[in-house]
Amino acid sequence: MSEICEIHEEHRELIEKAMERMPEDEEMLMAADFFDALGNPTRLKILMAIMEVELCTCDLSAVTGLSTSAISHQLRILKDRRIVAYRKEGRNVFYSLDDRHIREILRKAMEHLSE
Amino acid sequence: MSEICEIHEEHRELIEKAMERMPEDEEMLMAADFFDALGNPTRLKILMAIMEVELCTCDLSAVTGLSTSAISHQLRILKDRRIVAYRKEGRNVFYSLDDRHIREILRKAMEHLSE
DNA sequence: TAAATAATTGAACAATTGCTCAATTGTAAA
DNA sequence: TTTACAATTGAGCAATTGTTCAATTATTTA
Repeated sequence: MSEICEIHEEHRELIEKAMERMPEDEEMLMAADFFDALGNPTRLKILMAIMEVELCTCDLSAVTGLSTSAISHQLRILKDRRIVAYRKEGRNVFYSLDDRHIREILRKAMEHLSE
Repeated sequence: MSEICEIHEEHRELIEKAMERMPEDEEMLMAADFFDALGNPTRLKILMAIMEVELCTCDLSAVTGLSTSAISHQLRILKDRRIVAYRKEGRNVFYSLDDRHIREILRKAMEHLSE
């Protein structure tokens, strides 16, 4: 916590600059929350499935092999964070990626991992 | 689970194409694991702190306000996933981002959130 | 209108997470 | 050597998570 190593003093300037560059705490929490939403196999599968085409809850249940209830719970997390957009049509609800940033981040991550 | 909605039949082709496009399960798990590692306030703070400069465990403790033990536990998670690289110097261990992809993904996410 | 279907919701519960604390390891200085 | 310091580790624990199950809501069809 408030431990201070000996080189800390000589690092003080480095540390202060690092702290200045750091985003505000609130922005940081939002970013962590965003990554956390992507950091679950079920939610990531949902996102990859709707990379190119919108799908309904039931379709996503079929793709992932989980109950519509489980999918719906996870979709809510993605909806709340504006990672997916939805569109109602009769009794179905179709989900798609909310914006191009999401697609780019997903692509970059897959690219990163396949090296 | 094996519920099948009525439109499922007419969606079968759409679903099959989505499933073909989907990465293998193992790759998916790795990606979720990667995002999960970024999806924690402490770990994200560590990463943002070493965006431009390498810092030691103790420096990171000072930057985040957490104990060196807590930081070390989180660093292990980041090390295991090759998100950070480390370099020993005397009794200090200096951490830095492991490769440019990480920096790009972090930047893109912050860019995405500040809209 | 009643019945059927898609989706959502809340409770419950096991599994996982992130921290603290105490002990340990490794390196450097006295 | 012995002492001090930086870092790591493992146990333990409260808090959080991801699923299932049952009940509910909303919409369409008979």
